[in-house]
This record gives sequence, C-alpha cells and structure tokens, in this order.
Amino acid sequence: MARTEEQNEKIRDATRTSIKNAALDKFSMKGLYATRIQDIAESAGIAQGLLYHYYPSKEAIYVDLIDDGLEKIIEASLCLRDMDGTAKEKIDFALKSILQTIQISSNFAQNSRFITQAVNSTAIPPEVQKVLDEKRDIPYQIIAEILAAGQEEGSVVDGDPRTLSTLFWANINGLSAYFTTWKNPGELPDYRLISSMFFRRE
Amino acid sequence: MARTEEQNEKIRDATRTSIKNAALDKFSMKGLYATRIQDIAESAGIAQGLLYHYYPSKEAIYVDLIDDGLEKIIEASLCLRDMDGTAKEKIDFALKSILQTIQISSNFAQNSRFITQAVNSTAIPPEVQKVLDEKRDIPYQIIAEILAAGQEEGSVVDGDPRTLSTLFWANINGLSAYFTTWKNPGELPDYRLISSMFFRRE
DNA sequence: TTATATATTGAATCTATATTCAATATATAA
DNA sequence: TTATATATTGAATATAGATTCAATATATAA
Repeated sequence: MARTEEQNEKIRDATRTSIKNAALDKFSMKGLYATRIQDIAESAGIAQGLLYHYYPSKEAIYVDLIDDGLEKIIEASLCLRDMDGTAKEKIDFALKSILQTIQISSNFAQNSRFITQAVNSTAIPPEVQKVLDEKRDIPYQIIAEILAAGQEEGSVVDGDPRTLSTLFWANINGLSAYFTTWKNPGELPDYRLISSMFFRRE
Repeated sequence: MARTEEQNEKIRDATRTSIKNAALDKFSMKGLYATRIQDIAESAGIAQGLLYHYYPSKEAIYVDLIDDGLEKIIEASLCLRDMDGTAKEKIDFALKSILQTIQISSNFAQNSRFITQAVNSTAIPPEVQKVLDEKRDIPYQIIAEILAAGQEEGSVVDGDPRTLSTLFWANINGLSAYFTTWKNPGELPDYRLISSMFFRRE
C-alpha cells in the first residue's frame, strides 16, 4: 500500500499553508488582479498546476484569505469585549497593542492592507463581497458596544456609539495604511492622543 | 480647407475630458488592473480605438489622473496654509469642509479612494510610483507646518508636528474610506472630536 | 523490494483583452 | 458645393496568463 491518509493529510496541510502564506503576501501587495497565479506558485515553491489541486481558481484563494482576515479581527475584538476592565482600559489596551503590532510585526498591517484593498474595489468576486457584507461590520459593532458601556460608566463622551466606533477604526485603518505604504514612515502617534477623543477629561 | 486648429482643439479637449472622467470613475471603483479599456471607452461614449489617439496606453491615463488627484490635494493644502487665521481656525476649517464634502459630493471621496488604491499596490507602473514619491508627501508637510505654527502660538499639543500631521491625514483618509466603501455609512463624527486631539484644552 | 495511491510537475490549451490599423464620418474653409 | 484634414470607428491581431491534463515522482504498507 501507499502512504496512510494521515500522512497525506499532513503533506496537504503543509502545501495548503504555504499556498495561503504566499497568496496573502502577493495579494496584500498587488491586489487580486495584478497577482499572477505564477507569482503565488513560485513564492510557495510549487508548480502552477498543483495550485489547482488545492483551489479551483485564484478567486477561491482570495475568498478563503478574506474570510481568515476578517475572522482574525473579529476574534480579537471579541476577546477585547470579554476581557475584564473599564471601557477606558479596553480601548487604551486595544490602541496600545495595535499601534505596537503595526510597528513590530507585519501581521496586522498586512491583513489590514489586504482587507482595505478588497473593500476599495467593486471588482472583487461576488463571493468575496458576500463575506465582507456578513463580517466586516462586526468589529465596528463590538467597539460600539464597548463605547456604549463606557457612556454608562460616564467615562466616554456623548454621541452615537456607532459613530464613535467608526472614528476608532478610521484611526486604526488610516494609521495602518500610512505605515505600510510608506518607505520610512517615521513614528506613530502616542495612543493617548487617539484615546483622548473618546473620553471625558478628569 | 477643413476645420481650423482651434476647432479641432475644442473637440479634442471635450473628448479628452470625457475620457478622463470615465477613467476616474472606473479606476476609483475597480482599480487599474480590473478596469477594462472597453469599460472606459464605453463609459466615455467613444470607440476603443479612439482612446489610443489620446493616450498611448491604459497606464498613461492612470498616471495622468494620479497626478491630477495629488495636485488637487496639494492645491487645497497650500490654500489652507496661506489663508489668514490661527492654526486652530485652519485645522477646524479643513476638517469641517472635508467632512462636509465627503458627505455632499463624491469628488473628494472618489479622489481619495483612487489614491488609496494606488498607494496600496506595489503593482502600479513605475511612472505612477514616481509621481507618488514626488508628491504624496507634500500635503503631510503642509499640515505639519500649520501644526508647528500652532505650537508656537501655544494652541497645539506637544509632539513632533509631522507625527501629528500623520494622525490628521489618517483620520481624513480613514473616514473617507469608510464613507465610500459602505452601503449606508451612517453619520460622520463631529469635526470637533477630531480637532480636540490636536489642541490644548482652554 | 515492490505495488500502489496520491502528490506533483510543466507543457499545451484556451480565453480575455490590450493594442493596431485600414476604412469611414464629419465639419468647415474655400 | 467640394476638397481636405483630422476625428472617429470597430474588426483584426497579438499576447499574457488562467486553467487543464497527461505524465512523473514519492513514500510507505505489504
């Protein structure tokens, strides 16, 4: 007999992972339509043909990655919501960690860049649009919840919590975009500056 | 004899303008590589072939439009810098007018979306990259100047003016992106919330 | 060792679309 | 009217690159 199913699965998992990593690298830098299937295959260290044993098309890889990307942000948001502490502690923690992550690792910024590109194009495949429609709003809702709780506590400024949440994410996305798309981006602002928008003065 | 040179020029100007308008519409929504030359021609109401009497390639239209787009922002920034008033008045005026424009007309947001896409892709033609390298930084410098003057006046908070300027544009870009890429985006935040980041409390 | 299942290869095909070009339409100066 | 310059058309061409597929490599159970 040949390899066991378990062994084949391990091989396929490894190959699938390198395809996904390679594809995220390329898509996040060049977008769906400027990325060549050959780019991805080469970067993953496999032949073009093999890619089609894992995904039926270039678009299918994209859909998969968009879903992953949104899930990551949702997961992090939920984790923030469910942690102990006041609204101020949560927002400050979020800002501090995100700004730090942007500078230290490329993960957050890469993911953010990838999603930004998808969101900015109406040419994305309908399946991608569907995932975006279902999931993109969730992190906005979660931050709005946290801010609403802060208004109850009396710490957060007045105003529609959802609008404040929009402002929160606009800052994150704006800074992240700035940071990834610039040669030498300089420093990021202190998190307290951003935080000060959302909270009353003592 | 046939038409005068002046008359031909008028015809060509009109055609060129509709090509540029159509191309900006398409590029800003779908990006360079997902936009088909046929899309642009159709939307401009001309035949594909004619496009090549005005531009040597799809990329050339793109370069032209990127330059226009950056020039518009630079022009507005310079105008702000040179107006009378304190730093606070200028920044407040800028925030107020931009937020209003985002909601009222599509011009600013369309331009912003277009530039965001270009900036987020390393697949853009080298000529576009060149224009971006030359011009993208200027609005950041101008806002930094204004904020530095505000620090002299004592109204603007401490910190590297260029970093504050980054934060200013991150807010503008983040909100603009939010607003154009959402079906029913809801309200934009009050400009004073953003402004409060940059100025000391009375 | 060997048989076998499946992971992998890369050249061949097929298609979409950017670009070219020969022919046509148009408008006005004479 | 007519001659003419040039704006315009759209079908033909060329090509890049997505997808397919027949052949090969690999690894292990027997």
